[in-house]
Amino acid sequence: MPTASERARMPSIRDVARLAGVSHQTVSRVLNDHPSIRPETKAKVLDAISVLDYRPNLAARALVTSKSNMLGILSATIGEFGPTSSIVGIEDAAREEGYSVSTLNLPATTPEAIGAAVRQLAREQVDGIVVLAPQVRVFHVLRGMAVDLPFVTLQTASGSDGVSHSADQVAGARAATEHLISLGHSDILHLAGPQDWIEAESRMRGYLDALREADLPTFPPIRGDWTADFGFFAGQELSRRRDFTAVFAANDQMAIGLMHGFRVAGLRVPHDVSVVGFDDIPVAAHVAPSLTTVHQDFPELGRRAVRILLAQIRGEAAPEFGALHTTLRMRESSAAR
Amino acid sequence: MPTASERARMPSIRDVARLAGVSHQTVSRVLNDHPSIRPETKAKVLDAISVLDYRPNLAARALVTSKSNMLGILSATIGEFGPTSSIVGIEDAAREEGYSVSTLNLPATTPEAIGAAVRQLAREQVDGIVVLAPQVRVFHVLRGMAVDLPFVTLQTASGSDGVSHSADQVAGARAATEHLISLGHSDILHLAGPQDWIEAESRMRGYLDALREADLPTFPPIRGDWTADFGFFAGQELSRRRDFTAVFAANDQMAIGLMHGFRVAGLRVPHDVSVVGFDDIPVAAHVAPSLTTVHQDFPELGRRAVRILLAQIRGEAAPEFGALHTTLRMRESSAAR
DNA sequence: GCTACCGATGTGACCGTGCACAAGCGAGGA
DNA sequence: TCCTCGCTTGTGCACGGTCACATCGGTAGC
Repeated sequence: MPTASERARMPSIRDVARLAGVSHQTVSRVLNDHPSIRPETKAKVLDAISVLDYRPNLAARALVTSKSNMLGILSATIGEFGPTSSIVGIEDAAREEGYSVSTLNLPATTPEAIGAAVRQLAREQVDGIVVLAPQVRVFHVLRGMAVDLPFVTLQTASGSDGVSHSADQVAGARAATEHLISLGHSDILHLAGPQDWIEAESRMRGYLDALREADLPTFPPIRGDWTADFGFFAGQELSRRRDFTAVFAANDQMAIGLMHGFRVAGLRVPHDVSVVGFDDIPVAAHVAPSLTTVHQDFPELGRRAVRILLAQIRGEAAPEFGALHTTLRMRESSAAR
Repeated sequence: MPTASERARMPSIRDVARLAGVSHQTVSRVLNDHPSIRPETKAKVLDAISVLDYRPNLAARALVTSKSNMLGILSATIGEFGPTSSIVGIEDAAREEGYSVSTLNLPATTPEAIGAAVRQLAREQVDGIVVLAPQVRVFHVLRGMAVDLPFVTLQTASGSDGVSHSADQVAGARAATEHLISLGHSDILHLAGPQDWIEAESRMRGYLDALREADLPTFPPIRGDWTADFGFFAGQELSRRRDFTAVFAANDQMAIGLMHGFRVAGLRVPHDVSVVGFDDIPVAAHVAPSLTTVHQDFPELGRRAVRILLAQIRGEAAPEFGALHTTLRMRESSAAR
């Protein structure tokens, strides 16, 4: 049984050249699709490559070109359904373009941790970073970093100036709120996400926009932490006050916890209170009552982010995408009052 | 505004050496914690490193050592709660040991796709692979590959011969089934995972073991696909036959869908049927009725897999872990009949 | 027929690091 | 005092690619 140490050296570009009877540079040209190569020369080289089962050494290539063909994913939200789904899209799009993907998940979102994470990715020579840690403060840190690496956040994927929020999130939240209004609700609470999250802000803005437009009273939002557990406690607390008939939660987990809290407190959904969530996680359709929510295409979000990032890396103009539309999925948890 | 091209060359080991007044090799020794370096020399070098803000070029290091200090994650299950949570553990453990992580998710689990994915990771020079695509057939492909790269699957993390199933899964499934038996159920169905998934097989075995031991009848398992949607259809179908009083589902998503199916068909959980799931996803505690399930520590699973893989890479003996225990979380969905 | 140019290929240097080997130096034993 | 040994440091090369430049043969333009 051969151990790793006695394993033969991998064939190099020069081994291929020797077998094909050409220079190593010619092999390199074949590998990089250089235009001026005679077809028969190219065929000889390709033959030798397959005979030797040659595969280019990416480290050597990265060393000389100082491009790694690798993207970094900086994530603070792994485990959540949405971002995780986006990662799939990011990877697919990246691999399609010949990039590999190195993920790094943030233990905390302190400036120090973010800085350390970016430096780590820079060490790994990534060509760009997709940021899935969409706290507002991440921007400040990234902008202020000494290492200037192209980066993109998922929230900018729908265009605009690169720092602003995604219009889709606002539109989706607005649609959710308008749905509640159209059902006759006029006292609608918002269970928001954490303070400095871009998505949380966008969804809250959509909520506020819809209410203001309909001349309805707005309530100070309850700040949650995205978790079902928080929603549960919020539901129990809220059931004490009865000045509302509907709640728009900033994500499905909180919405599901919220319904649980209401249930424990004796409030029935949707009879006493309507609830709408956001994200359309796979179980949203199956909980009791099934959850009205806003569906969005997370993988596509990731794919777009990669395209924008690659354009930035290559110095091309950023691709223009139409707004990624969200769709309202009406289910049992929302009803006319 | 400086563009990427005019950005100054990064400082190299020789720049540091020049500033510190030593040879480049001495700097290299400092970086690699070589034992015989005079403290004052080391201090000089470290000074120069921080002055220049020097960071080692990992590509160059990978080239010369033919070690990338990078692990690959081969995943077919991203988006599922469990594996995704394990990825967090994998990354943490890997970074802790100075390894970075390159993830690759499988579009399909055909032998060709698996082979291509492994070759891709091999190209990227990863030192080892953590496999999160726990189909049985993946083993055959990996074993038969020409590139022999150390690999580990999450299912082997609890020890044994490297191909066998994780004992925890069996024990967890057994505990879930015994829980139902202790509640007085004697006709217990199993909603299993897909055919060639190791976890599906383990959980089914635990179920069968418990029933056989209690001398209770076993039913042919229903083969699902892990999704809540499948659980929903299964629930509707199953409600036609009334020869059972409890169902053990191989994961929480299917269990939640199943309860939905039962609800639609007029069966009440747990009054008419008890349901137990597996995984303890975050919403399991909050659905109605809250779901009795088996909790397991996914991140720890990932961490252990990394330790085993690194031992293999370094040629050390595999660390011995006690079985990772699973705990039954009893909630509302299971009750005495 | 001579020159300029272009397409196809080869030559040598270089990217930043680690390894093998050598060399200098001081201490300790014969 | 001399030799050996161990600690500390330096020198040169190798890793596997790409890039800049040189070379060579053929062809078009005058």
